[in-house]
Amino acid sequence: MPELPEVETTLRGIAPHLVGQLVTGVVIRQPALRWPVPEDLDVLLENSSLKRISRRAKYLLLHFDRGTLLIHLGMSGSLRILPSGMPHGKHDHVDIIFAHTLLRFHDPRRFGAVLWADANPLQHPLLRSLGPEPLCDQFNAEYLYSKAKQRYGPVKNLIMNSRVVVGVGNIYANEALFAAGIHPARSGNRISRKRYGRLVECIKQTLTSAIEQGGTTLQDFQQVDGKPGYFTQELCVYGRTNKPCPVCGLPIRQKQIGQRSTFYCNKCQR
DNA sequence: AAATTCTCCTGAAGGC
DNA sequence: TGCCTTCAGGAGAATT
Repeated sequence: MPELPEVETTLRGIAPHLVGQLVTGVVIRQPALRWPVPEDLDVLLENSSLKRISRRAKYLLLHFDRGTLLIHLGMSGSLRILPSGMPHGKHDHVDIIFAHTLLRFHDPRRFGAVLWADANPLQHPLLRSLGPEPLCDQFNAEYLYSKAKQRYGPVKNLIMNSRVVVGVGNIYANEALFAAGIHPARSGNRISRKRYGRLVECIKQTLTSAIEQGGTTLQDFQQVDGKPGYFTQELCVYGRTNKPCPVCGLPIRQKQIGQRSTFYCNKCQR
């Protein structure tokens, strides 16, 4: 399930193969993704060259001559670099065909999106009101503390709210809160500035480490070359219900917070 | 305005 | 073996 590290891993995997290349064709086999894939994608992209690829939150931005292709991997989406002419399989919904290679969007659960933005893509409705990137300087203790003061509710929901900070999904929210020793259900407005400083550092560290490991593979995530992500081996709490806490040995607990499975150590996290 | 619930979808896993 | 149920989950939309 792609979170920020998986999207960043994907970006780094595909960019060297595609930047500077010319699009020769587009195939849409299944347009019914989260939003309909634009029917005229072929007209928009053909004979256009890919200038660069960037990332905003969990969106990939493929910058072309005439606009930007936005790709979101949703829950189960992935991008693969393949030789042109490679036969497609089930759930291979969109192909962007380049002169020398093929970019294939695969997404069994179809929560992902392939969209077009012609003007400034950062002003696209889906990107416009996003909070800061977690790895930038703007995301710091003072910022998070100020956001927390304004609201009531579990701190886990706060850090998973994309208006507050982007890219922290369920896996890394659980892991960062464990690393920071903060109980996920603790109300965000009852945490000190100092502890927010620690949480910010833990979020940055967790994400950075996961990017270095090529992301986390739970069921279906693969890097562009087909390898799994190796951060899975470093998960302390996520998916480890009733297994011993790596610090104190007590069983990891699981409960629902904000409709999401939450994993924590009741002793180490307060 | 913010918090909660609903929704999209398929595959894996568990129960019988 | 197979059918049925449950769960997982990003994040916008709808609802409270």
